[in-house]
Amino acid sequence: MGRGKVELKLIDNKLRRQVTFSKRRSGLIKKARELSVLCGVEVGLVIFSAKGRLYEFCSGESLGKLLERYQMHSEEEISASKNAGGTDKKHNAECSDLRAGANLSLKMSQSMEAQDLDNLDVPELTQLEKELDALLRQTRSRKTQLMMETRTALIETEKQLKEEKRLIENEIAALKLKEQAEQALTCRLGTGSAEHFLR
Amino acid sequence: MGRGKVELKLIDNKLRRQVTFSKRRSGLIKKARELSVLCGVEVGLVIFSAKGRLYEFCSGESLGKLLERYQMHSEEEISASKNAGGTDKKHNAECSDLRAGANLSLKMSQSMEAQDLDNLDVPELTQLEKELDALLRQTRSRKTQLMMETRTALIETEKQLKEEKRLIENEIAALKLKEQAEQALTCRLGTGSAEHFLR
DNA sequence: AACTATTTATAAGA
DNA sequence: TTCTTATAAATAGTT
Repeated sequence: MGRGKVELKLIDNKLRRQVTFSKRRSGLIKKARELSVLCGVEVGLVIFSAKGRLYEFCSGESLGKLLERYQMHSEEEISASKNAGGTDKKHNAECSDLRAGANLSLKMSQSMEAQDLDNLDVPELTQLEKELDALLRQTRSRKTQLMMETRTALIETEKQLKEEKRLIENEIAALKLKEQAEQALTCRLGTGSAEHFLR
Repeated sequence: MGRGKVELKLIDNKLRRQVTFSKRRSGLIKKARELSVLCGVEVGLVIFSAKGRLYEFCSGESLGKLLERYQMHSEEEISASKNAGGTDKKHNAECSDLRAGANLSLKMSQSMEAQDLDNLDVPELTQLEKELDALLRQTRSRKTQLMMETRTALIETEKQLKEEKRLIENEIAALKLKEQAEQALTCRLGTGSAEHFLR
């Protein structure tokens, strides 16, 4: 892309190389950002110039985190190079059902994505960051609360179930005892009048 | 580059997003390779697809090595970071036009507060938590980028101001010299004409 | 997976 | 460096 076609080899002229580096570096970072935004994927990019200067891009909050993820992924690959791809259909189905109901509130956050961010300046971004952080905390707090409530309810349910189970077990035990008693009776009767029954 | 211009936001249509991901991913990797070859620099690139699949490129022998180098570099950076905080009038002026649109998104986050959370269940809260987290990361990333850009602009402004200051100082120095010369002249003329008067 | 109409990136020049 | 411009390259929408 330019006045002439370029060969894929090291640019000899030092000045030209420096200029090309500067241009293509920013182009590459731009495209990395575009890919991450357009496709909602995580992208990490590091570039070391000839003089050792570092240039980086990261779609998430830090390259460090991304690199940790990379490490983990690499380690998994080693062991999982013998796996049949079994997707959890059941779980996916469950999730998509729930998503429909959640859409109302989720749309709010979704419709607020990246393109809007480009129109904000630093103070506004700082403000938004603060609000999102607060909202995130609230969300987590609410989630915890709900889970606690659910937990309490579950514990109660569990207690009741255990009680029911105990009762049922008692009944079963009683039935078994009764059965044994009957069998014993039948046996004894049998010695005398089994022939009577089989007739 | 294509039949239509593309907005910098998550592509809604899942299929289109997948296709775009595939095309741009290979494009990005190609450009990363070109940059490393043409300019003789080290480039590392990692991409995690939405489904967690990893795509990578590395100019050297392994990303691992590059990442080690990155870690080292990061540690150095920590000591060498201190920022001047100034407001960029020009940039703010440019942005204020866009702010109308920005308010929309700020209001969205504000209007989405606590009471809505009470209507969500745990899976929904978990999903919302994830999205808010992602949006918060994006916000922070964008903020960092903007601050970097602003910093560049500030350095330029600072340079210009220093140049102006230098010119003004020169002028002042010139004026002072001129004044001194005039005073000296007045003095000498004075001694001459005083004698004339006293005669 | 191919095909273009367009947009985007950028090499060279100023 | 920065801007401009001609041209190469990438790619969005289409088939």
